[in-house]
Formats: sequence, C-alpha cells, structure tokens
Amino acid sequence: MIAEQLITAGIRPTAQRLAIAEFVLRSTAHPSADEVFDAVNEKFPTISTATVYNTLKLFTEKQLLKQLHLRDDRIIYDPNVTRHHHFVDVETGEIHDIEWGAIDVCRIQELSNLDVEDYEVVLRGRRRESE
Amino acid sequence: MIAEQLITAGIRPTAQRLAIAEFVLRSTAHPSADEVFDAVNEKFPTISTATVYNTLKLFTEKQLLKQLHLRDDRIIYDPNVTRHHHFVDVETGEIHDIEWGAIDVCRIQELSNLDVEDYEVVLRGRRRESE
DNA sequence: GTTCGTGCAAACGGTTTGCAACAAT
DNA sequence: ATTGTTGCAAACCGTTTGCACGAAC
Repeated sequence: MIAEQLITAGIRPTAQRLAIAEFVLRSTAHPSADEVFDAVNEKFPTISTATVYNTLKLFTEKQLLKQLHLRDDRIIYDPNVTRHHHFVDVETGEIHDIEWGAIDVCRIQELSNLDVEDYEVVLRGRRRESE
Repeated sequence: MIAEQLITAGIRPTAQRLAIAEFVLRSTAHPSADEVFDAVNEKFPTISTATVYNTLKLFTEKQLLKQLHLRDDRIIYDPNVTRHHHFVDVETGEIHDIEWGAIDVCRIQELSNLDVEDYEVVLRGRRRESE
C-alpha cells in the first residue's frame, strides 16, 4: 500500500502526500511538477503548487523518486529508482525506460583516473511501426 | 580562424559574436550562458545578456554548439559537436568529455520497435588521485 | 532604405520561499 | 507546547522577447 511505502520512507502520510504519491509513484510517464499538480488537482482541488513542489522534493530526498533532466524546459520525475536507461522519443518527447540488462556498456572500468559510481545511457530516436 | 568558422556557418562575424565565439568555441569547460556573459563582459563591457543568449541560440542552430542538460539549474554549452560521452564529477560539478571510442555500447540495435538515432553515456563519479 | 544586430528593460515560466493558519504529537 | 504541514502570495532566477537605435549591405 502507498501509505506504508511513505511511512517506511519516514514520511508522514497526509492526504495531500497520498494523493501525490498515488499519481507519481505509480506513473510510468515521467511527469513534471505541473503535470503532477494538474492530475492531483482534479481529485484534490485545494492543493497548492507549493505542496506539490515540497512533496516532490521530499520524495526525492527520501529516494522514492529520481529527478531527470532529459527535457530542456522542466524537471521530470521517475518513480523507478533502480538502475535503468532512458529512451527519448524525439517526435513526442515521451521518455521510456530501458531495462538495465537490455544494453551492455563495456570498458567503463578502463577509464583512467575516473571512479565511475553510476552511469546511464540516454537514447534518442523514434518508435518504429511494429509490424 | 574563428571569423572564418562563423562565416562558413552562415553567421556574420560581428565584434560581439567574435568575442563570444572565441570564448565558448574554444572552451572545454562546458560553460553556461551567464559564465559566457561574465567572461566576455570582461573584455567587452557593453555586451548585454540578450546578445549572449541570442548568440548562443544562433550558434546552436548553426551546429557550432550543442546544448547539454547535465546540470539541474542551467543549460550548458559544448563546442564539441562530434559524438562523445560525458563524465560528471559529483564533487565539483565539472563536466568532462569522454571520447567516443573509449566506451562500447552493445545491443542497441536489438531494442525492439526503437529506431535509435543517437545515444550517449552519462557517467557520474569522481576523479581518482593519479599516482 | 531595408535588413540585420545590439542593448535595455520588461516579461515569462518553472521553482522556491516567507509566513500565517492549522493539524498532529 | 512544540513540531510538522499546508496554501497563498511574493520572490527568485534563468531565459526570452519587444522595441528603438544603430550598423551593414
């Protein structure tokens, strides 16, 4: 349950936070703050943008979300906090997750004088018409 | 020469554009617009931020620069427009280029239903003390 | 003289913050 | 009582734009 997930992360599950969590932690669409606001605002018309921003920041600090900088105009949020890659559809702007095992990245360890703690592949292109 | 590079790209080489070009096209530091402004402003105190932003936009359209979205707070610019990867130093925030051939990325073609037109690896970590 | 480039100031848009009211412990 | 949370409005900051002046063709 979402409430337990918040409590486990050390977050008090208020009504606003639950509404935000239910949308953003279950989304695969990598929403931005204003998209979260719009979605939550429908069911919770009194919520403010400040609460949305505060909550997204809190969720990020508590490792329930990761910020992505794949769009040039706004930060988007990813509830998939495990290692994975990203595909950016250049036609629609949509971001799709690519599972970690689908791509091999080799010779990272050979980079001299760099301790690589993390990495990801960012792909750009378009979805193919599936036959 | 820088002026010829601008002309070749179809850009009239004004004094302001030359000053900006000399700084940003030769930089390996991935500067942001305000860093470009500060640097150029020293030698060219009458320049405006509008001109810097307009010029960086123009250079980007003319393929002399690429915008990078590796920092969470601002756009940075890369005069290296050939394929390469990026290493983000998590201590200093500095961005370093990784030459294309230093890393192998495999099985991109196997991704079903995706036409990958471009990709890059983004690495995060710290520089090792070299012995 | 018409197009292009510059610089100032204002506007814009995403995000953060100050603060007063309120809820939870 | 004290601490944490919300929502409003204002502030903030990187970036863009409107516009008038001037330069280049």
